[in-house]
Amino acid sequence: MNILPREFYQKDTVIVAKKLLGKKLVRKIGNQEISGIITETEAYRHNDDPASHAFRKITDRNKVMFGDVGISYVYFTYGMHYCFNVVAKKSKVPAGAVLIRSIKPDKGIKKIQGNRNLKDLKNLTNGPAKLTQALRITKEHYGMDLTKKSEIYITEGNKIKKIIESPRIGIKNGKEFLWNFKVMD
DNA sequence: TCCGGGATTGACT
DNA sequence: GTCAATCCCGGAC
Repeated sequence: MNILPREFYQKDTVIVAKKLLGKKLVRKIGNQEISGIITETEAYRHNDDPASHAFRKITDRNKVMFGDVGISYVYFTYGMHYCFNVVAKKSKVPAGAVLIRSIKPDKGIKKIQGNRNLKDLKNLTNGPAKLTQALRITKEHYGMDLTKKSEIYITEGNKIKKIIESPRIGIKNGKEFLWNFKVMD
């Protein structure tokens, strides 16, 4: 499968969030590959989006959101969880990223079950902090180039039938934007 | 400096 | 349905 090129991410964050559905997230640990098909995403933009980490200004945490597209943005939250994003925005916009909320296990399911200490396929990777645990993604993967074949990258994948648009999960402000995207089962 | 709360999860009632 | 876990960030002071 071909890795998605830099240009893929150089579009409006909302467009990229939709286009990432069905693509394949690959994690290489040593010489073993584990992967999942992206099934849910959310778009977080710049100063037009009060729910975005990049709403106010550039900081130490959010600085990659203001940099090159196709780069990973991993942040730590609730004292115990990591969430995984990809920087995406059109060239005129200063910041933006797509949160990967859910994947369907693809390759290395046994390894994923081990990482999660759980067997149940349904609950293995169906949440933003579940999939980072499943793929062993941590703050060490902050700022990685996802367009290169290294520890983490994203490739082409399946065609999507239909996209369901909803308000984003777990936010206070910006609920009016339908920027949560899911594939229909 | 300090302190409130978070793009969540899983265990328990 | 309710709630604790747990630590880092960022805005306020």
